[in-house]
Amino acid sequence: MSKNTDELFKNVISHAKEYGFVFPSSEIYDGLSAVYDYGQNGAELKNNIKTYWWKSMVQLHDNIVGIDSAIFMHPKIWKASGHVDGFSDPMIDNKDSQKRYRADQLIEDKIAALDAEGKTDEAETLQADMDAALKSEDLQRLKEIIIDAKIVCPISKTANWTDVRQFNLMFSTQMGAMAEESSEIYLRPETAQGIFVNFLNVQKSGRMKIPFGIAQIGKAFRNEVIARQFIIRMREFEQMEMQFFVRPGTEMEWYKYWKEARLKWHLGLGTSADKYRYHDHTKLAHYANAAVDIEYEFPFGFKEVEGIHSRTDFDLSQHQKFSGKKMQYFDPELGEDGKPYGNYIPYVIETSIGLDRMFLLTMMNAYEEEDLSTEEREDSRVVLHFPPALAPVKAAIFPLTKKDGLPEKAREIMDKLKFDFNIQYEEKDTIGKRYRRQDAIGTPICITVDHQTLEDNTVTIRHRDSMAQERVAADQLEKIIGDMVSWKRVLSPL
RNA sequence: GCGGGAAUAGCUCAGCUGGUAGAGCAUCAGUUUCCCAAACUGAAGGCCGCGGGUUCGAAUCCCGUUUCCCGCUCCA
Repeated sequence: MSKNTDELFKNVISHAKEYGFVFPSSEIYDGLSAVYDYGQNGAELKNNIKTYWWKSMVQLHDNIVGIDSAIFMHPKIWKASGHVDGFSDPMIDNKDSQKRYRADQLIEDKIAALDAEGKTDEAETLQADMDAALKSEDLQRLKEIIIDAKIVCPISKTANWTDVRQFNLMFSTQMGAMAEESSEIYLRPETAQGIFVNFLNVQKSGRMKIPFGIAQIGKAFRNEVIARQFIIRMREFEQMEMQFFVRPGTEMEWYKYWKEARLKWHLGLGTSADKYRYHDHTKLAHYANAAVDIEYEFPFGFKEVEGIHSRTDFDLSQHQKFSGKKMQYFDPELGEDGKPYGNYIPYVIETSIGLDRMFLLTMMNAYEEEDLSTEEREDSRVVLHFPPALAPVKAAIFPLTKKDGLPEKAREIMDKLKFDFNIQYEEKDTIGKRYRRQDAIGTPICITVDHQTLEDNTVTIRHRDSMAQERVAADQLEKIIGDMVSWKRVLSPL
């Protein structure tokens, strides 16, 4: 990482805190690792990003609907999805080679080696010891077995091991009134399953016809081993996901469609296209037959912001298997042979975007330290060039001075606008300072009320990006701001 | 998880070989200002991340711990 980009990232983090976008969680208690809170401006920005996504999905597609499913779900769902078994391995690290292994895998290898040497008795004892330890989930015992069996790291050839730790990506908690063995429930590690288990509810109650999509925005939780890089990887994060259900065999054309549509959504915010790239997965997850990431170039390199996955019928099939309920759809449309397609389990194309990463992307992309120095004096400003529709504050209203009835006039104008737009009123400090303060939180325009306003009811609009000013009739403000921040402006090219 | 670095006012940081905690900007009150971070006066703001140790005395030295950053690692 070069010094400049490193610096830039740090400056954005400082700026985010100083101007009320993002705070470390529980800061007065020293913080909580990889958990962050959104402040007064951050909450507005985040909501606006959500709105842009929601409208582009649900409002613009008459075959996509949105739901809001619970964070708590039946524990069996995570068995069906593969999250329980796939992420509860006992892991151990070698301190010398700094490599991590599955503890049971290491012992299995040793057993195989012993067998190969003809020491079948030792192998059997070891196997029995390991099985007992795994069954009782005795991690300390597992380590002892590794030490006693003189198992060494294949790379460093040493037995300098850490303790065995259970890695489980899911947070668990207790729910009171359930049967003994089911009382442990998980905080969802992804929002997708809430959509799959409601597939039939939505399809039937909404009379949805394939192809159709279900969208959802919500929190998900992952107990990451290491969570770092500010809000790039957090333990509690928010996803915006859409599962698109299609007829089997058509999934690749829809995959292609969403791959393009999603990048278009990103570029719709005016971000330069060379900051983005696709990254095709060569190693596919067990459920997918195609997967691509949309990556954005952060100061520390390209990072995944959104994933588009062709999930086949894996999830619905699994839920059919585990729940015993038929997850099929009857397709009455006629195929080439003149017969209806009939019953089948739909295939799924998923688009899944990390809202927090999208938030950081928007901040990084908007942030500029602008040099305004002239020959007479040095000057600079920090400005956030948000697309107006995303800006936390849409306009600020300033009386030029605190006297002569200007504050009253400014308030009067604000009272007309505040129902439709998030407007700030400020009368403290010189006009220049107030402009710069609004630049720092990305307010697209500032409206100044001066003495002339009292005479002819015109005001000055000062634009954030160009710093240029223009004089307009106060009556025009509602329309001017409305046009500027309108969703139509960003959504219609999609 | 391993290794390296850091933590002092809201922000950016200074504080040397231990000796009473500082600056700039920001904040608040006022005076003066009438369109781009103006000036002046005043005020507030700190368990020097936290805990222990060494010392007559610790922001400073030592140990532990928490949090953050970087590299590796991990990442359905």
